[in-house]
Amino acid sequence: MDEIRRDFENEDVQNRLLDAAEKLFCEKGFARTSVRELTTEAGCNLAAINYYFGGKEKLYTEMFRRQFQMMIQGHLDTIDQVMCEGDVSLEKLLKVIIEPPIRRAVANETKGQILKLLVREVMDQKIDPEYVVKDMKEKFFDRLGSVFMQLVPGLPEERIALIVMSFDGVILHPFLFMEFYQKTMPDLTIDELVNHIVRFVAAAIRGYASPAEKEAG
Amino acid sequence: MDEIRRDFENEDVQNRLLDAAEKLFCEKGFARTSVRELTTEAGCNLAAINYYFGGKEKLYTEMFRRQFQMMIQGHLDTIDQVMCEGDVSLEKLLKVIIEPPIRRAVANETKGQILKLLVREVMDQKIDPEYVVKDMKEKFFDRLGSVFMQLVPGLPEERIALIVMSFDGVILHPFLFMEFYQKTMPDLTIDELVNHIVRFVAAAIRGYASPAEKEAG
DNA sequence: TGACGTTTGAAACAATCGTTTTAGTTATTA
DNA sequence: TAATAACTAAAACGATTGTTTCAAACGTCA
Repeated sequence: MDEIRRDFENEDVQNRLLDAAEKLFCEKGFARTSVRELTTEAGCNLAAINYYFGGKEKLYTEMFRRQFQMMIQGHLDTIDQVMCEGDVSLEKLLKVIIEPPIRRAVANETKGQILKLLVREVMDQKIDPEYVVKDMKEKFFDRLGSVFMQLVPGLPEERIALIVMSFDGVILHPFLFMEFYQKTMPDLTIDELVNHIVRFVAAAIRGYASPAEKEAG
Repeated sequence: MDEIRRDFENEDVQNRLLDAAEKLFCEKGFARTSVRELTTEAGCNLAAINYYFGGKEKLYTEMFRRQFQMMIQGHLDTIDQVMCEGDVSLEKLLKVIIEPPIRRAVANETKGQILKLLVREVMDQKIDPEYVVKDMKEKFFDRLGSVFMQLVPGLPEERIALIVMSFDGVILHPFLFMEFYQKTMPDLTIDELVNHIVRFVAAAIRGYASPAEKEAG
């Protein structure tokens, strides 16, 4: 009676609800999205969310968990793929990491909004932060840091974590402020944006490896 | 009867409501903060918000407008002050811009949460985006860009706006993910964080000015 | 077919939301 | 002091929220 169904036989309704959750929660956030909107978007009955997931919050958690894992796994695959190739460089790695999601974001696909979802989650903390922190750090950031060190000899190991953080900040920015970019730089192309980020981050990391003396002082 | 009071004689209740709004909206966002929480925090009656501001959203708008202008003006003052001194450098400018707000954020003061409020606003867009975009760009970002060009000769002018954006991304990151920083790097000091950001951004900007040929490729 | 477990539909639930109303209190001014 | 405006207090309002209920419909296997 009070057991949540988990048969995965007729996943149609469940998947449609997960899709609707991804779309609406990304766009408007958790609080401003009602279960009536979700079920309407999914084309199912109002009670379906409670029937299949046990509540609005459980649906959110399930959706977030999936998207989050998918994002991390996608990045790990990208890194592995690039590192296996012969002509690997820092610039090339940065480019393949940031370009696909940026293109998706500009195309306004749902997948491009996942980073917004992540930021919302960090702010609102509906899910156990330990879970998000642990996976994000141990799986992705640590891997990225070791690759940076591999590609750019001379990086101070004790600062690697901070470097990865700042890199994350740079790539996160256009996702959060996409409208701002488009309004203040209407002629900006995706290539220009991608090239800028690559150049900016690469310069920062390489500058870190070969510390320059202060000028103009 | 239906006119909103704007006497500014007894500003006690109004200011207490604005303070409560700043605190609670920053912490929990607009939707998850109720007028009952706000009036309790402010120590006034439930109807006071509608009486003085005309509604919950008007209170939010008024609070945001004030905080936003205060933040921009503070940054402009900081820039002007630094640029007037004799031994001005890019590193010094970066340091004085980012250090005070970071210290406030670590101390968990309300003022340190304003950037979170800004990000929330960009996501939810309760206020006319034109207003935020216009002031942010014309008053602050343009000034910052011109100062960067002044301090670092050789910066490509057509990329200045993007450089400022990426700089914003780097400094925004620790504010959004402060808990993440503290959990994954518990021994990190504020000085180390500030020095890292200065070094990272300075390297990025200087590297932009003197384009390096790609290595390892 | 008949019975049973699963899924759906529509209505109703209690709780909370922002806002309004109304009466009462305080302050101000003539 | 009387009258008017400014403010506060408490209750109630209508709307919306997430959730629950329960009967009808569906699918499956005897």
